[in-house]
Amino acid sequence: MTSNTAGGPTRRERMRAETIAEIKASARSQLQEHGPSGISLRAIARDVGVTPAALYRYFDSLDALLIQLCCDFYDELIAATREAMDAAPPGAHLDRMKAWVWVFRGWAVGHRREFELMISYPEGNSAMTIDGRRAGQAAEDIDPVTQKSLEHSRLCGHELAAFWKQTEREGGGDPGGPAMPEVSDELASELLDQCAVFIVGEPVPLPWIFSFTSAWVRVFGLVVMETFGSLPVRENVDEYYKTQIMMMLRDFGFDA
Amino acid sequence: MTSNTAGGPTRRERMRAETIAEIKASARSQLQEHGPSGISLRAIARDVGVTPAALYRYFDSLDALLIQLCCDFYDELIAATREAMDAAPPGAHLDRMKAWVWVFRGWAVGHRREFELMISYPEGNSAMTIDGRRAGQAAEDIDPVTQKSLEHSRLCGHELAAFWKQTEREGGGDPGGPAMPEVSDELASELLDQCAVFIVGEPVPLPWIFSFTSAWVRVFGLVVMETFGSLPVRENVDEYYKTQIMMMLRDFGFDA
DNA sequence: ATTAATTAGCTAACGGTGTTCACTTTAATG
DNA sequence: CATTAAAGTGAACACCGTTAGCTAATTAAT
Repeated sequence: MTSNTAGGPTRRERMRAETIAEIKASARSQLQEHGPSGISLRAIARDVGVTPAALYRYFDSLDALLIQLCCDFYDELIAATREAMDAAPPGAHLDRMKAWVWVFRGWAVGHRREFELMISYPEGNSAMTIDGRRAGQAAEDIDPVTQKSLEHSRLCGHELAAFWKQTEREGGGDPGGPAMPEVSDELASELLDQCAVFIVGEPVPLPWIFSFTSAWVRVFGLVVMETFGSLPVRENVDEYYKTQIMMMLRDFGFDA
Repeated sequence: MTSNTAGGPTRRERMRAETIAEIKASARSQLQEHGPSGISLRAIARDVGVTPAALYRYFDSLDALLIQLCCDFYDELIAATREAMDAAPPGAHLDRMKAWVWVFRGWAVGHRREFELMISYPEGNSAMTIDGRRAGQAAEDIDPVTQKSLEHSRLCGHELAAFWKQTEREGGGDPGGPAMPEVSDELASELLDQCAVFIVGEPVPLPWIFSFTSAWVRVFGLVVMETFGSLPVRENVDEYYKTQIMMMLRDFGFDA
């Protein structure tokens, strides 16, 4: 009964995809209910209506499943962010970057446990990894979660590069660019090197990169503190964020 | 054989304290080697040379042990921070706050796994807690880890209050105080309320509080990113920090 | 259409975990 | 010295992730 004469997905493939989706859904619901450490393979098996051992036909291990989940979450986050950015016109770089921050924050807060898992994954193994890839391993197979994380950062980083390109094309001199303290040559070159991963496209001048990293640190701090409940404000979080974003823009040299 | 005629610690009490120390030491070494989730009660029992069940005479559960560990770590961190602050003269508030940031960062980086456990504890249960205390519970028994965390924050918060007091006493008008964007009354009052937990002592004006929270968010972001390996710099971290601190001081209205 | 190969699923087991309960040994107290 | 409270034991319970070997079903090839 080969229903695959047209090259379409075979029946088993469809069932397989469906089962994988069921497994992930069960895992996610456990994540939301009991947190990252409350995800149990056996509970998933019970949920899906299958033997624990059967799950190993779909994922090499519980860890592999969690990693896969993280990647899915990042895809979700990236899609949401990208959509929000594209709602603004292509040339409105400031608006687009603001949209990125805003949706990032919103997604993280709206999916706390997912976010918890996502940032706890590179973390969990961070002690034995160097910038995401285990020491002495090829750059190809750095862990996929870090890859997704970078992809997410690149959304904003690319916007920065485009922003700089626009600024450079339009204005002579320094049209309100960010002011930056003096730094050593070593720090300067290291920043340029490290950020080449996030900020792709045109080469961006150091002050821009520096201000970008500062803003990135602040956004990260905000989002992590909020999701973990240690932000110094709870009722008027939106306004607090907006004010913080305003201050970052001011650091960047803009008044809007 | 009552060696307790003088009211000193009985022999059993000494043994007990010693055993508790052994248990904690074993747990900590496991934490450092295998991370927070790699701490096993049975392994501790093996290590201490005792039956797993025996450990329940010392801690109600594994969770209780971990909480106790976190508290110890906070005490360690607090002691280190306090010592560094007191190395500067009592009136040098800026230096003392810088010392706080610096030691906080140094301790976290030097004790990554401990720090991981510490911040993952309020986190782990954050979804079901509101500002550290479970909904509908007295303020007395908020979880001890959060209490310690607040105690740590208060070190710096208290310094801010003292700083403001000094500034107010000395100068007329606004002697280089922080500039702050306009905020609504609701946000203003909420900030003042929430920060009353950190910032004890004299009532501090809103712009100071606002700048303080901004700096706190940035420091938190920096430390978390560094311990988790996502800081945009790895070789020249010290200089990067110093530059960031300089920028925060500038935000505060100081040039030093 | 029949056979061969691949895949999904099962059962059973291994070694590990946190936790509890009843029991014994040990140390401190009156 | 007898009594009481604490420390420690051993066995069990209910979980967990993971592996190996087997059976049934689907796909692919002849």
